[in-house]
Amino acid sequence: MNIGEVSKMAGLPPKTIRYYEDIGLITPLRDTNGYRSFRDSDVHKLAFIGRARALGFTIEDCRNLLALWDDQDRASADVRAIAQEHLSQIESKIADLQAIRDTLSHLVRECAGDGRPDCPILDKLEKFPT
Amino acid sequence: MNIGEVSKMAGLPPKTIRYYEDIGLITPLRDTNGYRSFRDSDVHKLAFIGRARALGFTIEDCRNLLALWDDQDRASADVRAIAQEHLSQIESKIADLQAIRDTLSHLVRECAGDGRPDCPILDKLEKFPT
DNA sequence: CTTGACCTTCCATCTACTGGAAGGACCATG
DNA sequence: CATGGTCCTTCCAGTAGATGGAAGGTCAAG
Repeated sequence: MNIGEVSKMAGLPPKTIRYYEDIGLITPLRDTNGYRSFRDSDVHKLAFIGRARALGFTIEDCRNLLALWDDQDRASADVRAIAQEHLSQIESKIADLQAIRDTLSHLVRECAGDGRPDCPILDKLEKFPT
Repeated sequence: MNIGEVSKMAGLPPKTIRYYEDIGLITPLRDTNGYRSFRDSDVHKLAFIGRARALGFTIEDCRNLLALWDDQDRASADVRAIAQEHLSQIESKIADLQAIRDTLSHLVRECAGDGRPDCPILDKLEKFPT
Protein backbone atom coordinates (compact mmCIF):
# COMPACT_ATOMS: atom_id res chain seq x y z
CA MET A 1 0.00 0.00 0.00
CA ASN A 2 1.33 3.45 -0.89
CA ILE A 3 1.41 6.39 1.45
CA GLY A 4 -1.56 8.17 -0.13
CA GLU A 5 -3.92 5.30 0.47
CA VAL A 6 -2.60 4.76 3.97
CA SER A 7 -3.09 8.43 4.64
CA LYS A 8 -6.80 8.09 3.86
CA MET A 9 -7.19 4.91 5.83
CA ALA A 10 -5.40 6.09 8.93
CA GLY A 11 -6.67 9.64 8.72
CA LEU A 12 -3.20 11.14 8.92
CA PRO A 13 -1.45 13.39 6.40
CA PRO A 14 1.39 11.80 4.39
CA LYS A 15 3.81 14.29 5.93
CA THR A 16 2.88 13.13 9.37
CA ILE A 17 3.27 9.50 8.42
CA ARG A 18 6.75 10.14 7.04
CA TYR A 19 7.53 11.98 10.23
CA TYR A 20 6.39 9.02 12.29
CA GLU A 21 8.73 6.85 10.30
CA ASP A 22 11.57 9.33 10.86
CA ILE A 23 11.16 9.13 14.60
CA GLY A 24 10.87 5.36 14.51
CA LEU A 25 7.23 4.81 15.40
CA ILE A 26 6.74 2.72 12.28
CA THR A 27 9.10 1.07 9.80
CA PRO A 28 7.29 0.42 6.53
CA LEU A 29 8.96 -1.67 3.83
CA ARG A 30 10.19 -0.22 0.54
CA ASP A 31 9.25 -1.13 -2.99
CA THR A 32 11.96 -1.40 -5.66
CA ASN A 33 11.02 2.07 -6.88
CA GLY A 34 11.77 3.52 -3.46
CA TYR A 35 8.14 4.04 -2.52
CA ARG A 36 7.14 3.12 0.99
CA SER A 37 5.16 -0.09 1.13
CA PHE A 38 2.87 -0.26 4.13
CA ARG A 39 1.61 -3.51 5.60
CA ASP A 40 -1.73 -3.81 7.33
CA SER A 41 0.10 -3.80 10.63
CA ASP A 42 1.63 -0.43 9.79
CA VAL A 43 -1.77 1.03 9.00
CA HIS A 44 -3.12 -0.48 12.18
CA LYS A 45 -0.34 1.12 14.19
CA LEU A 46 -0.85 4.48 12.53
CA ALA A 47 -4.55 4.44 13.34
CA PHE A 48 -3.65 3.52 16.90
CA ILE A 49 -1.23 6.42 17.12
CA GLY A 50 -3.79 8.75 15.60
CA ARG A 51 -6.34 7.88 18.25
CA ALA A 52 -3.86 8.14 21.08
CA ARG A 53 -2.74 11.55 19.79
CA ALA A 54 -6.36 12.66 19.54
CA LEU A 55 -6.62 11.84 23.22
CA GLY A 56 -3.66 14.07 23.83
CA PHE A 57 -1.04 11.44 24.51
CA THR A 58 2.45 12.65 23.64
CA ILE A 59 4.56 10.91 21.03
CA GLU A 60 6.61 9.36 23.80
CA ASP A 61 3.41 8.08 25.40
CA CYS A 62 2.48 6.61 22.02
CA ARG A 63 5.85 4.92 21.78
CA ASN A 64 5.33 3.33 25.18
CA LEU A 65 1.75 2.38 24.48
CA LEU A 66 2.75 0.78 21.19
CA ALA A 67 5.41 -1.24 22.95
CA LEU A 68 2.87 -2.42 25.49
CA TRP A 69 0.41 -3.09 22.73
CA ASP A 70 2.94 -5.34 21.03
CA ASP A 71 3.72 -7.12 24.25
CA GLN A 72 1.22 -9.89 24.79
CA ASP A 73 2.42 -10.35 28.36
CA ARG A 74 2.09 -6.74 29.40
CA ALA A 75 0.39 -5.97 32.67
CA SER A 76 -2.65 -3.76 32.29
CA ALA A 77 -1.29 -1.81 35.25
CA ASP A 78 1.51 -0.50 33.02
CA VAL A 79 -0.93 0.87 30.51
CA ARG A 80 -3.13 2.23 33.21
CA ALA A 81 -0.22 4.08 34.78
CA ILE A 82 0.46 5.94 31.55
CA ALA A 83 -3.20 6.78 31.07
CA GLN A 84 -3.59 7.82 34.70
CA GLU A 85 -0.59 10.10 34.58
CA HIS A 86 -1.87 11.66 31.40
CA LEU A 87 -5.31 12.05 32.93
CA SER A 88 -3.84 13.91 35.90
CA GLN A 89 -2.03 16.27 33.60
CA ILE A 90 -5.21 16.93 31.67
CA GLU A 91 -7.14 17.59 34.83
CA SER A 92 -4.57 20.05 36.06
CA LYS A 93 -4.54 21.76 32.68
CA ILE A 94 -8.32 22.04 32.77
CA ALA A 95 -8.14 23.61 36.21
CA ASP A 96 -5.52 26.09 35.03
CA LEU A 97 -7.58 27.04 32.03
CA GLN A 98 -10.71 27.42 34.11
CA ALA A 99 -8.94 29.82 36.44
CA ILE A 100 -7.72 31.80 33.46
CA ARG A 101 -11.16 31.77 31.91
CA ASP A 102 -12.72 33.06 35.12
CA THR A 103 -10.26 35.91 35.36
CA LEU A 104 -10.62 36.78 31.71
CA SER A 105 -14.37 36.59 31.54
CA HIS A 106 -14.58 38.79 34.59
CA LEU A 107 -12.35 41.33 32.89
CA VAL A 108 -14.25 41.16 29.63
CA ARG A 109 -17.52 41.71 31.44
CA GLU A 110 -16.09 44.70 33.27
CA CYS A 111 -14.75 46.31 30.14
CA ALA A 112 -17.10 48.76 28.50
CA GLY A 113 -15.77 47.82 25.10
CA ASP A 114 -16.62 51.16 23.62
CA GLY A 115 -14.62 54.02 22.18
CA ARG A 116 -13.37 55.29 25.52
CA PRO A 117 -9.78 54.57 26.51
CA ASP A 118 -10.52 53.36 30.05
CA CYS A 119 -9.89 49.66 30.10
CA PRO A 120 -9.97 47.45 33.18
CA ILE A 121 -8.25 44.68 31.24
CA LEU A 122 -5.11 46.72 30.72
CA ASP A 123 -5.38 48.04 34.26
CA LYS A 124 -5.36 44.53 35.57
CA LEU A 125 -2.43 43.47 33.41
CA GLU A 126 -0.59 46.54 34.59
CA LYS A 127 -1.17 46.24 38.28
CA PHE A 128 -2.23 42.77 39.28
CA PRO A 129 0.40 41.05 41.44
CA THR A 130 1.36 37.82 39.73
CA MET B 1 19.25 47.92 36.25
CA ASN B 2 20.95 44.70 35.13
CA ILE B 3 19.15 41.69 33.82
CA GLY B 4 19.50 39.64 37.01
CA GLU B 5 17.70 42.19 39.11
CA VAL B 6 15.05 42.69 36.48
CA SER B 7 14.60 38.96 36.32
CA LYS B 8 13.71 38.87 40.00
CA MET B 9 11.46 41.90 39.80
CA ALA B 10 9.53 40.79 36.76
CA GLY B 11 9.53 37.12 37.69
CA LEU B 12 10.97 36.06 34.34
CA PRO B 13 14.22 34.15 33.66
CA PRO B 14 17.05 36.17 32.10
CA LYS B 15 16.93 33.91 29.05
CA THR B 16 13.31 34.78 28.51
CA ILE B 17 13.97 38.48 28.88
CA ARG B 18 16.74 38.33 26.28
CA TYR B 19 14.38 36.42 24.05
CA TYR B 20 11.74 39.11 24.45
CA GLU B 21 14.31 41.66 23.39
CA ASP B 22 15.24 39.50 20.39
CA ILE B 23 11.68 39.47 19.17
CA GLY B 24 11.28 43.17 19.79
CA LEU B 25 8.89 43.26 22.74
CA ILE B 26 11.30 45.42 24.70
CA THR B 27 14.36 47.46 23.80
CA PRO B 28 16.48 48.07 26.87
CA LEU B 29 19.41 50.47 26.72
CA ARG B 30 23.03 49.35 26.89
CA ASP B 31 25.74 50.32 29.34
CA THR B 32 29.24 51.05 28.08
CA ASN B 33 30.28 47.55 29.12
CA GLY B 34 27.66 46.03 26.86
CA TYR B 35 25.35 45.04 29.68
CA ARG B 36 21.65 45.64 29.14
CA SER B 37 20.40 48.59 31.14
CA PHE B 38 16.71 48.32 31.94
CA ARG B 39 14.54 51.33 32.71
CA ASP B 40 11.57 51.14 35.01
CA SER B 41 9.35 51.19 31.97
CA ASP B 42 11.08 48.05 30.65
CA VAL B 43 10.51 46.25 33.92
CA HIS B 44 6.94 47.42 33.90
CA LYS B 45 6.45 46.09 30.40
CA LEU B 46 8.06 42.77 31.27
CA ALA B 47 5.78 42.33 34.25
CA PHE B 48 2.84 43.16 32.01
CA ILE B 49 3.94 40.56 29.48
CA GLY B 50 4.47 38.02 32.23
CA ARG B 51 0.92 38.47 33.45
CA ALA B 52 -0.55 38.36 29.99
CA ARG B 53 1.42 35.18 29.21
CA ALA B 54 0.23 33.66 32.49
CA LEU B 55 -3.27 34.29 31.23
CA GLY B 56 -2.37 32.40 28.10
CA PHE B 57 -2.15 35.30 25.68
CA THR B 58 0.19 34.56 22.80
CA ILE B 59 3.29 36.65 22.17
CA GLU B 60 1.47 38.31 19.29
CA ASP B 61 -1.42 39.12 21.63
CA CYS B 62 1.11 40.61 24.01
CA ARG B 63 2.57 42.71 21.25
CA ASN B 64 -0.87 44.06 20.40
CA LEU B 65 -1.83 44.60 24.02
CA LEU B 66 1.41 46.48 24.66
CA ALA B 67 0.74 48.72 21.68
CA LEU B 68 -2.74 49.46 23.00
CA TRP B 69 -1.33 49.97 26.46
CA ASP B 70 1.06 52.57 25.10
CA ASP B 71 -1.69 54.29 23.19
CA GLN B 72 -3.49 56.71 25.44
CA ASP B 73 -6.25 57.13 22.88
CA ARG B 74 -7.00 53.46 22.40
CA ALA B 75 -10.58 52.35 22.45
CA SER B 76 -11.29 49.83 25.16
CA ALA B 77 -13.22 47.90 22.51
CA ASP B 78 -9.93 47.03 20.82
CA VAL B 79 -8.55 45.52 23.98
CA ARG B 80 -11.78 43.76 24.69
CA ALA B 81 -11.81 42.20 21.24
CA ILE B 82 -8.44 40.58 21.85
CA ALA B 83 -9.46 39.35 25.27
CA GLN B 84 -12.80 38.10 24.01
CA GLU B 85 -11.20 36.17 21.16
CA HIS B 86 -8.72 34.65 23.54
CA LEU B 87 -11.49 33.79 25.95
CA SER B 88 -13.37 31.94 23.22
CA GLN B 89 -10.28 29.94 22.38
CA ILE B 90 -9.80 29.04 26.01
CA GLU B 91 -13.37 27.95 26.37
CA SER B 92 -13.14 25.73 23.36
CA LYS B 93 -9.90 24.25 24.63
CA ILE B 94 -11.50 23.54 27.98
CA ALA B 95 -14.36 21.77 26.23
CA ASP B 96 -11.91 19.67 24.20
CA LEU B 97 -9.95 18.72 27.26
CA GLN B 98 -13.07 17.85 29.19
CA ALA B 99 -14.18 15.48 26.44
CA ILE B 100 -10.76 13.86 26.46
CA ARG B 101 -10.79 13.65 30.22
CA ASP B 102 -14.18 11.96 30.22
CA THR B 103 -13.06 9.35 27.73
CA LEU B 104 -9.80 8.74 29.53
CA SER B 105 -11.21 8.56 33.01
CA HIS B 106 -13.81 6.12 31.80
CA LEU B 107 -11.05 3.95 30.36
CA VAL B 108 -8.92 4.20 33.45
CA ARG B 109 -11.85 3.19 35.63
CA GLU B 110 -12.55 0.21 33.41
CA CYS B 111 -9.00 -1.01 33.45
CA ALA B 112 -8.22 -3.54 36.15
CA GLY B 113 -4.71 -2.18 36.44
CA ASP B 114 -3.34 -5.45 37.69
CA GLY B 115 -0.86 -7.98 36.34
CA ARG B 116 -3.20 -9.39 33.71
CA PRO B 117 -2.67 -8.43 30.11
CA ASP B 118 -6.30 -7.60 29.34
CA CYS B 119 -6.54 -3.87 28.91
CA PRO B 120 -9.58 -1.96 27.78
CA ILE B 121 -7.45 1.11 27.19
CA LEU B 122 -5.40 -0.58 24.49
CA ASP B 123 -8.55 -2.22 23.16
CA LYS B 124 -10.14 1.15 22.74
CA LEU B 125 -7.11 2.67 21.08
CA GLU B 126 -7.02 -0.31 18.76
CA LYS B 127 -10.63 -0.38 17.74
CA PHE B 128 -12.36 2.86 18.43
CA PRO B 129 -13.41 4.67 15.26
CA THR B 130 -11.84 8.07 15.31
C1' DC C 1 45.53 38.67 41.91
C1' DT C 2 42.36 35.42 41.94
C1' DT C 3 37.84 33.63 42.57
C1' DG C 4 33.16 33.49 41.63
C1' DA C 5 29.09 35.59 40.28
C1' DC C 6 27.43 38.12 36.69
C1' DC C 7 26.99 39.41 31.99
C1' DT C 8 27.51 38.78 26.73
C1' DT C 9 26.65 36.28 22.10
C1' DC C 10 25.76 32.38 19.38
C1' DC C 11 24.15 27.94 18.34
C1' DA C 12 21.46 23.91 19.35
C1' DT C 13 17.42 21.66 21.20
C1' DC C 14 12.61 20.76 22.49
C1' DT C 15 7.28 19.20 20.49
C1' DA C 16 4.87 17.69 16.68
C1' DC C 17 4.48 18.65 12.86
C1' DT C 18 3.89 21.53 8.22
C1' DG C 19 5.36 23.87 3.82
C1' DG C 20 7.86 23.97 -0.13
C1' DA C 21 11.43 23.03 -3.57
C1' DA C 22 13.59 19.86 -6.66
C1' DG C 23 13.35 15.80 -8.85
C1' DG C 24 12.01 10.66 -9.87
C1' DA C 25 7.94 7.35 -11.02
C1' DC C 26 3.70 5.98 -12.98
C1' DC C 27 -0.37 6.06 -15.79
C1' DA C 28 -3.53 7.66 -19.38
C1' DT C 29 -4.17 10.06 -23.51
C1' DG C 30 -2.93 11.80 -28.22
C1' DC D 1 6.78 8.14 -28.12
C1' DA D 2 5.81 12.52 -25.94
C1' DT D 3 3.15 14.88 -22.60
C1' DG D 4 0.61 16.00 -18.70
C1' DG D 5 -1.00 15.18 -14.20
C1' DT D 6 -0.66 12.92 -10.08
C1' DC D 7 1.85 10.46 -7.14
C1' DC D 8 6.13 9.59 -4.69
C1' DT D 9 10.94 10.73 -2.89
C1' DT D 10 14.42 13.57 -0.04
C1' DC D 11 16.00 17.60 2.12
C1' DC D 12 15.77 22.09 4.20
C1' DA D 13 13.37 25.53 6.76
C1' DG D 14 9.98 27.30 9.78
C1' DT D 15 6.29 27.38 13.46
C1' DA D 16 5.81 28.98 19.26
C1' DG D 17 8.15 30.06 23.05
C1' DA D 18 11.37 29.44 25.09
C1' DT D 19 15.58 26.72 27.27
C1' DG D 20 20.45 24.73 27.65
C1' DG D 21 25.08 25.15 27.08
C1' DA D 22 29.63 26.74 25.40
C1' DA D 23 33.00 30.30 25.13
C1' DG D 24 34.33 34.37 26.73
C1' DG D 25 34.13 39.40 28.86
C1' DT D 26 33.27 42.15 33.48
C1' DC D 27 33.04 43.29 38.11
C1' DA D 28 33.36 43.36 43.18
C1' DA D 29 35.25 41.17 47.28
C1' DG D 30 38.95 39.32 49.83
